Amino acid sequence: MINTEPQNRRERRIAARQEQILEAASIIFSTKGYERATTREIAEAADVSEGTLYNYFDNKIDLLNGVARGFADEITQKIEAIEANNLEDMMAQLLTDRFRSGRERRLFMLFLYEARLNPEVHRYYGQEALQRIISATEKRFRSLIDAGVMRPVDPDVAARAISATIMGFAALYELGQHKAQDNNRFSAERWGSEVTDLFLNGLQVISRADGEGK
Amino acid sequence: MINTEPQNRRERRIAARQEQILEAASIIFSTKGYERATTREIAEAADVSEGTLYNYFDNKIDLLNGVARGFADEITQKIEAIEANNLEDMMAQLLTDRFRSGRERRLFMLFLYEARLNPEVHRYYGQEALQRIISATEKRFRSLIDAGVMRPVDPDVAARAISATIMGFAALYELGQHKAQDNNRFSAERWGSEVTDLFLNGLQVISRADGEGK
Amino acid sequence: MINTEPQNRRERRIAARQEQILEAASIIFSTKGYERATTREIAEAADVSEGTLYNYFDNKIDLLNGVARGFADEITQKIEAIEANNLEDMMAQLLTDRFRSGRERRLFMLFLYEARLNPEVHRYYGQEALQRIISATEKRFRSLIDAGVMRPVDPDVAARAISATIMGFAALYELGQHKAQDNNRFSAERWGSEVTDLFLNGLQVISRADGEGK
Amino acid sequence: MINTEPQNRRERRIAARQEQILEAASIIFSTKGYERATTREIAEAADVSEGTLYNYFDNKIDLLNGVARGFADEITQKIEAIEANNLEDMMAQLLTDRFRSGRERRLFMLFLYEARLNPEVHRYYGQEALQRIISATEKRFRSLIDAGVMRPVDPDVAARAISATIMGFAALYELGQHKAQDNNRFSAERWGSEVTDLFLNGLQVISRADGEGK
DNA sequence: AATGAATGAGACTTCATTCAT
DNA sequence: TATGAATGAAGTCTCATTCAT
Repeated sequence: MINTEPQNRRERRIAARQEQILEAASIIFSTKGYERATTREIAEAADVSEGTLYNYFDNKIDLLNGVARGFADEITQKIEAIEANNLEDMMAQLLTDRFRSGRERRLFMLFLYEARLNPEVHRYYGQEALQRIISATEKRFRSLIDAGVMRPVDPDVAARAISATIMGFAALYELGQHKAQDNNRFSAERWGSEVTDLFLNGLQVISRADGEGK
Repeated sequence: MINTEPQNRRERRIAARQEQILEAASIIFSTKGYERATTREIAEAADVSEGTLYNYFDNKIDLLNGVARGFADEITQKIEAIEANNLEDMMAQLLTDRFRSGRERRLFMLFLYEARLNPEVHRYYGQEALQRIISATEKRFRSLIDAGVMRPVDPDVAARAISATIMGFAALYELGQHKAQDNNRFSAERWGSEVTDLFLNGLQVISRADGEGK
Repeated sequence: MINTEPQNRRERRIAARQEQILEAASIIFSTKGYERATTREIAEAADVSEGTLYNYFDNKIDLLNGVARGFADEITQKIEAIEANNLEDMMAQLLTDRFRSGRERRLFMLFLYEARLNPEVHRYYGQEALQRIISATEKRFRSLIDAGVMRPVDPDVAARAISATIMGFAALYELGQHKAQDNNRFSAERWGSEVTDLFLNGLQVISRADGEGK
Repeated sequence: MINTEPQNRRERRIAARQEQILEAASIIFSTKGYERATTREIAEAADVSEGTLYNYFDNKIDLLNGVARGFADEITQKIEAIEANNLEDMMAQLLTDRFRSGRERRLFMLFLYEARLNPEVHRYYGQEALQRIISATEKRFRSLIDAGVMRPVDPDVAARAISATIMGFAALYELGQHKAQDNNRFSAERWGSEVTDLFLNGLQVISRADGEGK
């Protein structure tokens, strides 16, 4: 019998149970938000009793922190895994990927919103997780600037701008979902390419080099 | 004796009272979010009894809708009032204004977040208030495109991109506020001009090598 | 100018206003019951302000007492006005009249129910008004017994039995109203005659005189 | 080991708890009526917290429906259990039983009154519980008619008349209770036999002159 | 005398958390 | 370790009554 990471069977079972609860919490929180989600429905979704929840997590906010941790890990990993050496491909992947999963969109919003209201989420998500996401983006930008394919803007500002836009769109996108009539206006691909174009080429007419600036 | 708008003293007092309640609600909601705000503290902030709240608004969500209405009015008015006929100035004002007021930033987040979770807010804010804000922006863009100073991008997409970015930044900004040490990194002016540059000139280096850098 | 009862114009106006409020209260109370009726809707139905209600009545229960007083007056008067010297006619009138007006049926129920819960209503309605109604009925019975057309039962018991039956039927009738399909089963006339028959002739077969009793 | 009904200890405890809550609710509702009863006092009477109430019943009205169900069960069972093959005995038992328990009398009134005002109670009590009680009575009457000891009146009308009378008396009786001086006038037994006589023999003197008077 | 805005006690209900089994 | 019944604090909302205008 091979024990890879979690030493014995018991610890593996515990880890699995925790994962199962976090998965359920992630679904419920992303759907209903933190305040409106109840521990009862999280327990039901995880197929455990409410009491069991409290064997694995101290309280409701600890559950949210657990979800935040997993979410941040997943996003950073995805961003770091993007393989693209021209700017256009990278942007397209960065944006389109973010728009694709409904749960991801909603979790983005959730944490952004909750981080301001909840000190624990703020400490964990606002200062740590988000930092890692922005840093991962920044690193990609820096290498593209070094490669000469991206304008030498402040890569930190650019990374934040991209992140902010993604998060803002996540919200707009969710709202648009409700309108059935013009679904195509809101496809992840369409938004991805349109916004990529904006970010790559800016709003100004190309012939601006002749000095209409400020 | 001519009574122009609020006919008599009583009606004036009632209008003032409604305003006073909305102002209090706006502060509390923007600070604590919808669910965490209690009618008790809104009443206290408005210096009236809880019962009085319900003489002016049907229920808690109606209070939020009242705030949303005022918010949308104010923003659209501000956007329409921007006087600028070059793109850069307009963008700078549009963005900087939005980053300036903490309450405005937080309300942007609040409505965006709540609109997905609460059907009533969605109906009112997501489909009416937000629409007006985006339309006002779109109209500005369209005239700039007609004037030939802005690339002929889809003005609806651009307006949404700007709005999304503003909302995303509103969130990032609020999180940054907590870090006292590098306050200057997050001044409305700095963000305004950096993001303006990004939006105007894009990230790409190509075909713009003739020196438009800042 | 003739001043009959309420001496001057002012007193007449006051009496009229009181009547108008009582009429409204009677409608609302009979429809919704005491607890579920609100002073606001009574005021609206009377077309006066809530404040005015309290200029004419001390409080909500005083309104109910006022309605009870008028109701008892009206019923006793009606019972005393019945002209019939055979038992069958009298019973038919007594019962059918009581079943005819929806408001009267509901007020019967209302006072019966409230009298137990509310000391004031109990004192006024349960001990005084109801007493008058029963006495009026009793007096009619006594004269019929004296005339030899009615069995010499205890007229008090008989009067109470009739009153009880009327009140019970009032309730059953109201419930039946909701069923549209067999409306005719519940017409005042049908009930009146069926119950008259029961009360006049009893349930036992006529040939019981030959001793199947206990 | 055979577990017949309430399988294990836990389930037995839960059933007992539900019963304990219903018993408390029955007392409070019958004493104060539905609107005046508060969930707080029901909880106190049941010796549980208010929260626990809501683990067993959805809301206040569900609590009343629970009481109604038990009430209807009990009454129908009692009526069906009456052993009497002559009309007089049966009537005497039917009436006297109904007059005996104060709580039963008050619940009769309560449901009759509430059924008109509350759609949920109407649906449950007015159309189901009451129906069962009347049907049980009707069935008894029908068999007595078949046996030839009861006049062939419409058994449905007779059952309703009896039920109505019982309910009406329940109300009168309760009012009378307050008068301490002539308690004996209102004993269940006295009313039972007097009203039995009325119902059996009717009020009319005719064609019965052959001496059945009591 | 009439008005109706203001009040605040109190009602019902929810839900995170605990703890005996 | 898992369960879920019990808890009770806290939230939203209603409504009889008062009182300045």
